[in-house]
Amino acid sequence: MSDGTLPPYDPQAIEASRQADWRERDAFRAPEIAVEAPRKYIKPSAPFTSGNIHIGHVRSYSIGDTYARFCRARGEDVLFAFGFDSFGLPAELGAIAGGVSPSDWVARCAEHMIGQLERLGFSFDWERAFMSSDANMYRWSQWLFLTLLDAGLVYRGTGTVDWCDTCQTTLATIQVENGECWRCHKTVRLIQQPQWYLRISAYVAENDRRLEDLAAGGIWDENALASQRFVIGRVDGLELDLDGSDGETLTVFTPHTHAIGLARFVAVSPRHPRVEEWARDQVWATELEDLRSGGLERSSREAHTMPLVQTDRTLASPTGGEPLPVIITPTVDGRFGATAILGIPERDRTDALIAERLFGSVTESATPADPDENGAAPPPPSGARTAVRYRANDFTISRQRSWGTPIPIVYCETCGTVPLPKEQLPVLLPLDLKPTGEGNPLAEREDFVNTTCPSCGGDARRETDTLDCHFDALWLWVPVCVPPSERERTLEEILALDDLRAWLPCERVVAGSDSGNFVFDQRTVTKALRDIGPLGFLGDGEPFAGCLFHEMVIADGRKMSKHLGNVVDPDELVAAYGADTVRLAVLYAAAPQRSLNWSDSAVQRCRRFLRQLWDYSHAQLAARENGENAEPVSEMGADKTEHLRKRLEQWCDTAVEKITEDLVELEMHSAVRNVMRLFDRVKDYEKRVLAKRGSLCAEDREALLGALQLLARVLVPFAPHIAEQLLIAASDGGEIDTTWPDPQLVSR
RNA sequence: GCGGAUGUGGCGGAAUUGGUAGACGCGCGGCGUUCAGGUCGCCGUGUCCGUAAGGACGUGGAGGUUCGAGUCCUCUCAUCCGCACCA
Repeated sequence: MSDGTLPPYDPQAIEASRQADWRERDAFRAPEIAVEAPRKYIKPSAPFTSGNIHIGHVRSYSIGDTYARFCRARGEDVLFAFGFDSFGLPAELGAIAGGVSPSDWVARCAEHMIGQLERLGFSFDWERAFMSSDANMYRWSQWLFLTLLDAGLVYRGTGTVDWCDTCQTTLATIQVENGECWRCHKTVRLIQQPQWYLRISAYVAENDRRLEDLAAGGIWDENALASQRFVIGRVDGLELDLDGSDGETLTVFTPHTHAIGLARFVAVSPRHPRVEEWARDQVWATELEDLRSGGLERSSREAHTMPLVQTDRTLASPTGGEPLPVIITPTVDGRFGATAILGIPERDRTDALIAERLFGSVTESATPADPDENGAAPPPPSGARTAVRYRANDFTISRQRSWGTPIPIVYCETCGTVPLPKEQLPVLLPLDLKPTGEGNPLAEREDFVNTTCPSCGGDARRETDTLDCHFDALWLWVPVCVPPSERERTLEEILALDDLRAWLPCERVVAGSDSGNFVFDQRTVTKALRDIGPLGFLGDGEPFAGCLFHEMVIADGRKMSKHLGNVVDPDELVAAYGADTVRLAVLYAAAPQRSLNWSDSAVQRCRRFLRQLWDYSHAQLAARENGENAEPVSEMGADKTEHLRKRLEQWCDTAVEKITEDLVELEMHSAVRNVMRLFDRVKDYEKRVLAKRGSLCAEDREALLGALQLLARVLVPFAPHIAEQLLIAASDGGEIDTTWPDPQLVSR
């Protein structure tokens, strides 16, 4: 600077130096819980080990990181940790393509992705980082499986899957292309398969009920709440008991409370508990079997092709009309869950289509006139009571794949299905699996499959299905609360640690708006573990006090995809502009709750902003150093610029106030705009002073530098590298102040 | 088919939640500065009519509520995203 030239803005150098400093200071380690302090556990989503961080991740973690840094600056203890959801089909496919084992594949991917995330400067506590495919982690899935099995919340059922006879393997939907196997292109058929299910239905009603409290808490955003409502799928209506032709009664439901007289049939879910006994010794039992094994192919989702079984049963009409025939159809499940409903063709399009198939064209019903026409709704029949149904259904958690958490079950010839005792966990997954796409590599491993029965000690075979990644996600947010040094303990010990009580419930989840199912499942399991005991300290069973669901990054109004050639590569952006610019741009470009339509102009704008701030700040510092306009105002006659300095102060106050508000609400785009606006105001202030007086007096300059310093402080959460570097430049070698300015105190 | 969103200039997007639509920026045009590497400053920029002052029309479309609607209601059109062995 002594030669008169100012340092140019070099993001690559600045960011490398700041990141080295953070590493050295271990700056983002979650603090010990020994000291009583306000605490926040901020949970980012655990990405799949795809091999590359995409721009959507950058958006998600930029929002979370900005919030985490803001909270730390306000003096709160923050737990912001990261891990990979590393089991799953894509890892198997990646391993096949690369000729390596899935464990090598995910390790390679994770290493690269961590490098990308570090380069972006996210303030994760890396010591707490995890991979869900580490035995030390997936033992949680196994423990949870046994715990829920014991509580009756995991059960055995049957499901249908796509099967390729040639490859002797189960196929995922994405592996079926036009009804053909992705690998051998032979026709695929649906088969029935025993499956493990998670009984989420046990907690649907409570999850629904608690939404009110979550909404009242004010830190669940509307998007997240709406997605919970959607997942739960609450339907309000009436239920009533109808007498059957065999003398037994059946409880049926309908949301059309004023049209009960228009019912023409009763539709029952194939999963309804009564269906099993009805089908015994019935001619239509095989039809039902076909319906069940037929599964729900995409082509038969529509009501007019959906499988339908006509039973020999009828139920008395609730209003004394013709008896109602009983049919079994899976169209019930998607609308009302595993229940029985009144079929009312005149109120429901699906029912109308079913009626057409049952009775031919629907003729004018002889039942009373449409109640809406004469205004007076007919009273519901006696015995009818208000009732609720939920669309959320139990879901399968087992997969016929090798790259997943082994299910801790053995099959013994004498004892049958035997859950392993928890002391025998974990059941280790062989790491040298080499999937080919044929068969099931895990089932073919004799060293894995053959075991002894924990009950009788005789020969037994292990379950070779693994758990779906969804199941891992149920608990992934728990062990992160515990420091790595404690992670080796038994789960019972870990669950008893104060760390869990200190960090839970998690203050905020920041995740994509497609995470509704995950969050719902996590809320369900938390309630289960509350009732079972380990999470009993979470009285309301809510794992997350707050939740922000952001929308995705799109381009040209469409989802990014290689196929469309509209993919934005974060690495290229970071190389060209630096991490600060990229982070600022994704925050600035749109409100988190809105989809971000990518355009170059946001990056351009942010780059210019940062560079101008850098140049301007250094020019002002140099001016002070060179003693320009160092005269105090007292020696210059009347103070003609006092009102401008006052106004600058006012602007600073307003800016801090607004930015603080924005950050509390996670309105990052608005916060960035307000930061930028403050810079405009600082420049405007200088311009006005110069217009008034022709030069800055000492007080003017100090006010300006003070404002710039404040600007750098509030910029830290958004663009941490450059902001800290600016503070360092202004500090003259002293400590830098990165605490959050108190909106009340700025001007005093 | 079912479900969820979104429609504002050439473009990205604002609008204190019912009160002057188009903030801020990109792009474009003009002037100046600098002249090589995506410089900086100032001015202009919704559409149409007009030399101008000025006027008319304008938030996908059609109705409605209101003193007043981008915002609330009804219908409609278009686009996007999901639909459970992808995570």
